[in-house]
Amino acid sequence: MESYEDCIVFLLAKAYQKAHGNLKKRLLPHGLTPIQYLIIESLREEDGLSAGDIGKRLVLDNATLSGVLERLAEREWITKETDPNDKRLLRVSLTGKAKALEEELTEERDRANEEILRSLSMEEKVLLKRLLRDVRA
Amino acid sequence: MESYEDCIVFLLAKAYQKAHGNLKKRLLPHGLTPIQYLIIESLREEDGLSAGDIGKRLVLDNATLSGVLERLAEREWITKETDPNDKRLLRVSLTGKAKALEEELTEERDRANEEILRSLSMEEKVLLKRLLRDVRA
DNA sequence: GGCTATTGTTTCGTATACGAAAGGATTCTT
DNA sequence: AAGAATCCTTTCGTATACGAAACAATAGCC
Repeated sequence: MESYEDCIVFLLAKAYQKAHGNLKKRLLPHGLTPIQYLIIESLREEDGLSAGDIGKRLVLDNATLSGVLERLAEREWITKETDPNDKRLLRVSLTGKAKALEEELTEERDRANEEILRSLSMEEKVLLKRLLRDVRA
Repeated sequence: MESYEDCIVFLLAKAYQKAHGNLKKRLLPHGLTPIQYLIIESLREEDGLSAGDIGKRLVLDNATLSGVLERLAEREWITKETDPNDKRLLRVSLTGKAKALEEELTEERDRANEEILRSLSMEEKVLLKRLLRDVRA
């Protein structure tokens, strides 16, 4: 490999940077960041997840998650409460505000996906997703 | 799209996370982060670049760059000096310490690339890189 | 029951990221 | 040559990211 420009870490970083920036701009008017949106999505699939559960699903560090959940709760997208049966667990639930915006947020996500991959054919889109899942740590 | 797991932003984030983590671990013993390494690489291609030049090449925000350059200078990987002909410009150059480690760093990068893409065929590797370059903001 | 190991979460320190504002220096314009 | 527009860099505020340490609570073991 001659240059850093062929380095997969660099290519992934820059592709991610573009994609993240696109979604970020779309979510900004709603007052959410991409990560915050992802957490809301995961709770949409299963409400009442614990902080650790969310971290596992989204592959997010617990330390990172702690701060994001705090900000989400501050702005009343979620509620945090201790599980009565196991006081170590933090149960996270969506507020009405979050549920009300579900469809709009999903639309923004889908539009972001389209735009980011607009120069790829249908086959290439599917292929890229598969290849990305095959990337190993 | 049913779930966030198919969202290209999420897939790119997670693939980048894995790749970045791999390179990060490899560079740690040398006392460098992936971004710091990339800056050294770009200076290896052309010493004496200005801060802005580096930012353009690596597509890094100037605000981000400023701090990274500060840390690199602190640890004596680079020197920063004002261009005498245009005092707005910050000329950045590699120190002997950085030049001495060039080969070792390149090896770490190449090994990281191999490991990250080890489950892909030669054709898939080439294809993934092309598709990543086609991602649009 | 009490001690210990384990689990779940937060806190802390450091490093990207990036928009916006601020500051210094140069170039353009008239 | 003075003022305006522009260019380059840093600073500030906020948001990830993550290893490690600190903490709380539970579970297991004797």
